[in-house]
Amino acid sequence: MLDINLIRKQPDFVKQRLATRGAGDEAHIDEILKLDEHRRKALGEVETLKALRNKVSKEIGALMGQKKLAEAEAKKAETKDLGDKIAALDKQAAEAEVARDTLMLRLPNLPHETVVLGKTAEDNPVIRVHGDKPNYTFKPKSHVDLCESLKLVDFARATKLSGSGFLLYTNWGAKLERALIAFMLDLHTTEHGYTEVAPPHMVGEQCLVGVGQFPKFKDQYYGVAEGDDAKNLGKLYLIPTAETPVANIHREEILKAEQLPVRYCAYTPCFRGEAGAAGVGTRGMIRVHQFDKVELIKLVKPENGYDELEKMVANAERVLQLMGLHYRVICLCTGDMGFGSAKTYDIEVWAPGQGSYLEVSSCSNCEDFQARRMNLRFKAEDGTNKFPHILNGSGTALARLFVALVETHQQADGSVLVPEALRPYLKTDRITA
RNA sequence: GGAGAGGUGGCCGAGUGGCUGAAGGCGCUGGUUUGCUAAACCGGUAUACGGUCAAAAGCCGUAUCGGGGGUUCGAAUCCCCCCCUCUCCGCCA
Repeated sequence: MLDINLIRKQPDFVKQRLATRGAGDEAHIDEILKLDEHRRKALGEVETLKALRNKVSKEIGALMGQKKLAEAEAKKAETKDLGDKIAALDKQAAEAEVARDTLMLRLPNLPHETVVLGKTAEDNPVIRVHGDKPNYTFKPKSHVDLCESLKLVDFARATKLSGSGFLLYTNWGAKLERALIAFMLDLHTTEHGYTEVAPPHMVGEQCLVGVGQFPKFKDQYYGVAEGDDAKNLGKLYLIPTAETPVANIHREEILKAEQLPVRYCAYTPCFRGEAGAAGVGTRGMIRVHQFDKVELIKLVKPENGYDELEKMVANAERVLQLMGLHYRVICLCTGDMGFGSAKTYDIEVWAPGQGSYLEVSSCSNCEDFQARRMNLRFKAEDGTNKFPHILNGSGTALARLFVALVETHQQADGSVLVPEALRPYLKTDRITA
């Protein structure tokens, strides 16, 4: 969440930055300030009363020690009604604080000053393009056709198992999925300096609040019931991305300055409700309820946040380069950015069968927005506790990478050529029916 | 899931209603001593919030002994609920 001190000191600046997102969140600032004012007023009063009570209580204790019981009783009478006043003011302060924080938790992060002002995806500038759209001597097929002819994915039976939006990888399809995961994890751990972790696939609500998915977007995630006990529904949630557990690993900790930067990478499946997904069609792989992803997470000192973001994007790009894919990097404009992000690069890979670019990675610097929510700090060289910048990026998302790969490397005879870098993992240079 | 034990500061560990923000030890840190190291001795060593201040320091106040609620003038200490850890049993990949 945002720093309440910043809101107090520079409300107009905060309003102006929030307004660039175009969601009207700046309208809540005045109410937050009002609630904050209430809270501080009540706090000041109640703390004065508590100080008085503490003082008198000590005096009573001293009198009791000296066996001056009558005097002690007199003092007790003096403070009898203090308790009620304190309780009432405590309640006021607590209610104001809860109301203030409820609003604060729903405020998105402020866009970084280098982010282009804009409203929709139309306004996102292309930062760079890698390679060219490949040419074919034949009409390139869609991944749906390739997956059926090569028996990589059994769409119909996946639907039988779990409904639309789920995939059943079969034979070479399953092997390709696994090979891509292993290839990416190895690349990031051996060449890019990340430490591999394998987190839980279900997390408690606090993790989702920590990264900013809750409370605002609560309806988009799958809750889990334990056994047939409906009371437990929502106690745990299926992770929408590995970011959720991994960014929270050091929640409520104070790291040593020399521990930073922390770099983690993790493979997990990702579960998303994706309202309206059915419209995409039952057999595609582009928008599904469960997909695999290798995620990159960094905790870094604030002064390094944006250098580290550039490096993270380059790390994700390396995957696509080694897979021989054409892609472009765009920078999301203020109106198109995610809730917690201050700056986001998306990487879009070209899918010839679709004739369009597919988003396979989104790399963001959330600055201290998430760290505040999870109370994750580090002890800086000057001895004070500071919030680190938290970055997350896909390195990369699987189902769409799979699509781009088979569509790009398909051959006239219907087979798919395996990129050099993937052959040691897949143990073949060509996928055939 | 059942039975028992336990959760106190960076760590260990005292503490069953008042002078305990919390003994003692360890660690860390400043200093003295010292040929170097070690040891010894002296001092310092939590966080958040609110106030004061131009700001920082400082100072004042409040809160914090797993979390929440209660009793009381006053709670680490008494009562209730919850969470977590450990040991044993059961179940299980």
